[in-house]
Amino acid sequence: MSILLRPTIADVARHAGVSTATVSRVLNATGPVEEATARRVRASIETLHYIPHAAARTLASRRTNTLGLLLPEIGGAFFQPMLRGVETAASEAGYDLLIHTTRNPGAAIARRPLAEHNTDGLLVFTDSLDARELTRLFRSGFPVVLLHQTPPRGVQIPAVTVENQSGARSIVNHLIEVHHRRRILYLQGPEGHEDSEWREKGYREALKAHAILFDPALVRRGGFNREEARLEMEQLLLEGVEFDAVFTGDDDAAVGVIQGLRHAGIMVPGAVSVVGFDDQVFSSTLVPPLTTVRAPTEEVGRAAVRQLVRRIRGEAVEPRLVLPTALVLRESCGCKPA
Amino acid sequence: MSILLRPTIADVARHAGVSTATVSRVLNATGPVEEATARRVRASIETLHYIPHAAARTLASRRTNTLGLLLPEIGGAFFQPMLRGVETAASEAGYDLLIHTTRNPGAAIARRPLAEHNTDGLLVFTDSLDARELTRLFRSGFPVVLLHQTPPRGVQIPAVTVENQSGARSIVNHLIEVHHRRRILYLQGPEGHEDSEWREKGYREALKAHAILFDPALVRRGGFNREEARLEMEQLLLEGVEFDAVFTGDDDAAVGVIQGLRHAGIMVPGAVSVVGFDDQVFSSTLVPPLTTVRAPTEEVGRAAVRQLVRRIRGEAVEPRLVLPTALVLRESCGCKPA
DNA sequence: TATACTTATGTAAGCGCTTACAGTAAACGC
DNA sequence: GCGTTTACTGTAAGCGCTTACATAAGTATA
Repeated sequence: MSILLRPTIADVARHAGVSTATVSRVLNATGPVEEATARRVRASIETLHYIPHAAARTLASRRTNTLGLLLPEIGGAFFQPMLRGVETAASEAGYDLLIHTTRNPGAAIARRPLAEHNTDGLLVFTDSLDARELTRLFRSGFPVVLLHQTPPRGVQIPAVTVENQSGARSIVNHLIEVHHRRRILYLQGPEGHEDSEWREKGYREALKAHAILFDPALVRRGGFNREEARLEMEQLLLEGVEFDAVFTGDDDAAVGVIQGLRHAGIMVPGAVSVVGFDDQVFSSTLVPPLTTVRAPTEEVGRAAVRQLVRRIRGEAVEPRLVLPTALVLRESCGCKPA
Repeated sequence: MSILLRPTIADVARHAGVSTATVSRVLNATGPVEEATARRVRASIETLHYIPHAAARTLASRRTNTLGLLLPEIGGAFFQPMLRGVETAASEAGYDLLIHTTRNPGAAIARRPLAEHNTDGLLVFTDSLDARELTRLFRSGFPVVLLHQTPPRGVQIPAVTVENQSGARSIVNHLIEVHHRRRILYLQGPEGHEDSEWREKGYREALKAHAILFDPALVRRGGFNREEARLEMEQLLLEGVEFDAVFTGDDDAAVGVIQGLRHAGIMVPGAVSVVGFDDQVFSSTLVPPLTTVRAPTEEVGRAAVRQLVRRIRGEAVEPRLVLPTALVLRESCGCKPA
């Protein structure tokens, strides 16, 4: 055990010949202190190597200075840029970052306290918390911001997401208009994944706009996941479903699709165009380079933190922030290299 | 502001008709409580929706139940599996996880308190903290575990890393013995990156074992980074340096190297073998599939947490844990698909 | 000069827990 | 039957801060 007897604010006060209140004031700039006094206090802090005790501060001030990030899991190419955005923004705003996955069996319930007491606010990523829990949090007035998720009915929790629908629409439009594809497969994300649903809407809109009949046989589940997508492709090929393009739902799935197709000897994009969504870091280096929709994932993380911080401060926040996406044309759709 | 008047332990005690001490005892199983009493207390907790206040607990018990993770940055394919390992293990051990990057200018100094007071122990990843700071931490007796880094001289901080040297040696051996490569380039990681130095040692050993003279012109900096590696390849090609294989130091750099080579019309692995290190998630899907050394990154994260927790508990820990790596043969070295 | 601020500082009451310590009653040993 | 444990519970003293409130001295206002 490391029972380190660290100096307390009282030690600093004594050393500087002032009261603890004054030390606290120079520490937090929370009241007037004569410059000479402040200097003396700062010097004492320095020489004693004093570091304020976070918990004591929290207890007394009722602020934790910590933000919680709730995720279903740590995985997916998605995760990294988002976390980077969150971490940067949190740090800039002077908050610590507590991370928690909710799929952690066992720990999940026991560690509920992440909310409410350990943090000043919560960032909740897609599907980390069920509607009941979200409702409870909302009712309690605890600051929460949702990422890539719409709150349940009647629950006014601010959300940050990206333009899924229009992004999907424009990439499918591209497939139809430029590459004359007509039988376009859509690979859905995991069951109930909200991004996937919006993307599917965009997909349908694009078809409709070009008078292509929606064929339910062309919508399958790819799980936003390399492996699952590859298996699904093999299954499709086995079933003899005909298609001339695949909108894979996300870039991870695109990797699996391209693998599956290549394995079956089908040329991409010669015979089948393949396009994704997100523009993840590896997408430009795939063979062929992947045409996709760029999603500002890191910015989502930043924006969510900004919203949460404003929410914590009691300032007004956008009920819903939808960040723009952009079509990124590369070669997997059939476009030629520049 | 959300001034939520949450129930305190006193409320629970009153409601259950016991003292706060008894409530605390059933909460922490820290003393004998009659089963009937305990049941009553648990019922009160339930009906009042009582959640213990973490900071108050910390202040009183002098334990934060939180582990800190210090990183230079959130990036690199490396990061994700490691974080997953850390998060899982921390959660399993009943600890929260506080994340901090140290390259965050400005915030860095102000938020020093991450150590010592906010956490029970610190996980420090390569180059997040300088030797002075590490020494200070060590002297103070604060529990720290290093990841992929050797502590400064005289500082006995336990470390967890992987078999860099033998992994590198075996993959270079493979290049020499199986594919008869003789002029093998080594791309170093970032300046002062310890993993890179060990890998270089392994590289040299393999050369020596096969009586190949070490040529300093064949060691260049690739930065463990896609872009930097690609640029370096272009530079090398421009300089006309001759080589028949590249050991890229890590898989990320391999991507850049393959790109650079392909761009110059050089066949991989026909003309030049390319091999990496780490076996990151994308490595098997590169074209050609990358031969590399598998590093148990997630396990490093787990192991580090386990060490740290034991350190916190005052139990004995391994001064240095070196996890095994394994050669993964795919096609980029010249091997044929199975 | 009296009045009212303003500025700088101190005093002390908590914040919500944990945990020695003490107390009581029942069980035990001989 | 009496001293000892043992099992359970309560009392209360902090843990290290923040922050109303009080105080004192200087400054401006009338």
